[in-house]
Parts: sequence; C-alpha cells; structure tokens
Amino acid sequence: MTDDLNFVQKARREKLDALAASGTPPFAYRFDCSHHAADAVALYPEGEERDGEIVRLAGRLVSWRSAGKTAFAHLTDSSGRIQLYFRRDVLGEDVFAMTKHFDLGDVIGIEGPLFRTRTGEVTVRVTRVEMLAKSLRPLPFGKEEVVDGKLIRHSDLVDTEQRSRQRYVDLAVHPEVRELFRSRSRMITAIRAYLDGLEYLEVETPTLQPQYGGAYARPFLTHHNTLDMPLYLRIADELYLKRLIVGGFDRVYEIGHDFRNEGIDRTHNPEFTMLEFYEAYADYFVMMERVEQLIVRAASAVRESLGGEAKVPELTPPFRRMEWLPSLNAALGGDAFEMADESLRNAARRAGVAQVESLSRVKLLDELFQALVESRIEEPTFVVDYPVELSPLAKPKRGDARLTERFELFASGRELANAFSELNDPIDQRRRLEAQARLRASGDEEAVEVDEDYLRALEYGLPPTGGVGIGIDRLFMYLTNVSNIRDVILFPTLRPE
RNA sequence: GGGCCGUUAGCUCAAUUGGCAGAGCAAGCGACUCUUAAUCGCUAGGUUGUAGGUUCGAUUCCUACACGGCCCA
Repeated sequence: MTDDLNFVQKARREKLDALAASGTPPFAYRFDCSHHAADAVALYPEGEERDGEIVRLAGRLVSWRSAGKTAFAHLTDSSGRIQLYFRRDVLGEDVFAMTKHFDLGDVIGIEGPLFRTRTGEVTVRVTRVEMLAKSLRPLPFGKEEVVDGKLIRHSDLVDTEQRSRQRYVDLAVHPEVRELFRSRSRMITAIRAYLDGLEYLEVETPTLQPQYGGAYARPFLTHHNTLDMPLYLRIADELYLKRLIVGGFDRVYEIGHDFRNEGIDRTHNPEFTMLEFYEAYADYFVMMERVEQLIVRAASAVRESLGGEAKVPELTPPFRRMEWLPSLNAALGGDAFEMADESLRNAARRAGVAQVESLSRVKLLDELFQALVESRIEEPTFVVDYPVELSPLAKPKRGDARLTERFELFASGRELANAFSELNDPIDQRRRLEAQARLRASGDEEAVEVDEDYLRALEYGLPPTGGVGIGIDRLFMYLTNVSNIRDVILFPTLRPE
C-alpha cells in the first residue's frame, strides 16, 4: 500500500473540489433528522400508494443506480436502510447536477415524502439533499442480491486481517457486524440490570496496581515517572473488590479490562473484559444461582437483540453439577490423590499434556482434569470443589480440607465462570499466599507474591462472601457461537502493520 | 513454539510446463425519467507482501523475512 493517491482517490478529491467550487461545503456541521431509516420504512402504511409523510434522514450512500434524469440509491443509518429516488424535475437542474459528484460511502442528509415504487419498495422521493461528509476513500461495498430469501454479497470484504485492523471499514460495510456488537452491548446492559436489581453497587478499582494478584497470569509492567516506581496492569479485580466488602459495601461488581501478558490465539486477547461480583453473607451455592440467572438473562438479551435467526443456546437452570475429584477419578480409573506421581505422568502423556516432566503434582492434576474432563463438557455444567492448592483464595470445603468451595462453569469445552466461597480467614490466607510466594521464588512466574495490605484488610474482618468472575468476551462467544475472540472485540490486539 | 496453507488492481478472484499479468464489481466518459448484483458503449487502473537467489526470461522454482489463516502443542 502506498501513500500516493490512486485513481479512485484522485477522482473523489476532484469531486470534493467541484462541490466546494459550486458553493457546497463537503463537510457539514449538523443535520436534524426526523426519523431513522427503518422507522421511516415502518411508517408507511401497508398497501398505501400515495405520497406519505415527509421525512428527513441522514446516513451513508451504499448503492447508486442512475438512469439519466433519475437515480435510485440506498442510504444506511444505524437502524437499517432505505431507498432514495432522485429526479431532476423535482430537484432542479443545479441540485441534480450536484448528485453527479456523489460517491458510494458519502454521508448525506435528505428530505422528502415517502412513497412506494412499482416494485413495492418504500422509498423517499428526495426533494432536498445535503452533502454532510465527502468520502475520499472507496469503502469495499459488495453488491447484494437476495436469492431464496437469503442475502448474497458479491465481492464482499472477507480478509479477516483487514476486517480486524480497520474495524471501521468492517462495520461500515457489514450491518450484521454492527448487529453483533450492538448485541454484545445489550448483553452487558442486561447483566448490569440484573446485578443492579439485586442492589449490587457498580464500582471502579485500580487498573494500575503496585502489586498484582487475584489470578494466575503474567502481568504487563509499566512505570510511573513522577513516583519513579513500577506499576502493573491488573490481571484481576478480585483483591480490591473484597477490600470493599471489608469496608461495608455488601454487594459490589465491576466490569472492566484485565490484562494478561500471554500469547494471542482464538480464545486469548491480552486485554479482555471481565465481570467480577462479590456478595457478603453468601457462599458458593448462592453464587451458583446468581450465575445461572445472570447467564439466562444475558442469553435472552442476545437472543432478543439478534432476532430469530441467531442460534443462542437455550439455558434452563439449574445447570448440571459435577464434582472435580470424583469426575477426575472416574476418567483416570483410580484415586487421583492416591496415585503415584509416575502413574499420573503416564496418564498425562497419554492425554497429550505438554511438558509433563516439568509440571508439579498439582499442575499435573489440573492439566489432566482439563484434558480428560473439562474439554469434553458441552452442556453448561458447574464443576465444583477444586483442590486447595489450585485455589489459594477460596475457603476450604466443609468436611474435606483437601478441597475448596470453588466452582467453575463450563460449556462447549470452555470456561465461562470461576467462583468461590471467598477465603476470609486471614491466618489461613497468609499461609496460602506464602505458599504461592514460595512457588514464585522457585520459578513459577504465574504465582503471586504476598499482598500485605490485602491481608491487613482481611484482619479487620471480611464477612463470609461469595465471589464470581465471568469473562465477558467468552460468554458472548458462547452465546453467539463465535469461535474467534477477535470477532467479538471491536479493536483486538494486533501486530503493527 | 511446530506443521500446513495463503498474500496478484480499491474489493472478490484467475493466470496452462517458467514465456506479453486477466476478469467481474468499484472508478472515469457517454446513453437512459421506476431502478434494485440496474442495463448498454467506450476508457483507465498493477513495484504480483518485502529482500535476495536460480534462469535468456519468475506471479510461477529456491532461501530468508513480514503479516495472516487453519491445525497441533
């Protein structure tokens, strides 16, 4: 790609100059619309033939069919599209001549009465037209036709890289991509409404943290110049939100970005949207019900917003529950906690786990569970009661101190939620964090250091609390059956061009 | 990290064994007062991802690199 203007761009600049020379400013300041396109179409009565209401609309020109002294075009706005009809005898010589300088992609404002064409399409007979923003680069509009009720696009922009890099182009030419992201927004609105309805308080905690924690992950490191100190981009909100429970906000949630310094693939973007919510006096059983309700509502919002075509999973609580240890034992054909290290390693090798030799026993169990159980879960299922070593922030399970009161929700082989009865015993918490710190000292880069201020907060007294984290991008991928996280993030992280 | 595939006009794609780089749409000019993948005529549009190599000659074969896709880890 060169910076030289190609012939198409030159032609558009010449039209821009021609418009300016004829006294038409090519970039306007304001246009007051009376309707959106879809509303205007809906306004015109079924079966009506005569001119209807006069409407004022603005949007982008996406097609143009000129026929001498008349022209048909289509205009899109955020609501949909509508056909326009330009006539020289209606607009007058000068204005009609101006339309010769229109290009696909131009943003224009129009006014005129609604009518119905002979082929039955509701159309605006344009009586006034204004250039609002001249488009100097050609948008890759494909031509569209409808065959057997299905929309077929010719020369559609399909290059996935360009669609991610220049999302504005992808959105401008693909209404269905706009619908997908609108649906994502509606889902988040529904989640907020659910939590707000339970009197949760939405809060904001630091993204820049002197010490990171709350998850297993490598962080991004940055630097504050004036304080001359390192700061980490958060990998989780958890520890700050629980400080707020200590402070007396009994129900809090945050929707924000976490940052994890790891590879990029179909299910990982370095920056992603996380919902965490914490509820005082609740245990993980209460939080399972919250998660069920929240996901059912999220699914309804997506289904409603995408309409009947979308195959949003039908979810009916209560979701299936599966205990971590018994299900792993069944897959292994033995007691995972009793088996010799070497037997576990052999099983892991058979399951295709990587770098089996270098894994600690507990990591080995984790990998085995992922390979043998997790990845095979299709229907939404709560996996409950994880080993204590894998869950340094969760309370011990009542009746079995080897396990914790923790659950993860899986569906289609992917993790959708992670939650626990939060560990509120500061003495136990210190012991667990110190064990983590030892792992870190011995080279585990994902283990965290002891957060003294967090422990201090716990010593003041954290009520019994249930907490949940839900990856919003992955939840939305699950609900919309999208397989690449890049397709549900407006501006995914990419290498520079 | 490994394997395979891809990168040609603004977009979608061709190009025979290594032999003049093509089409449709988009664009420009012209015709057309109900079109909708509008139609018809004419015209223009290319550093074939980048850098090397082999060859009389490379979009094509080789090497490296960049970016992307799929699969595996």
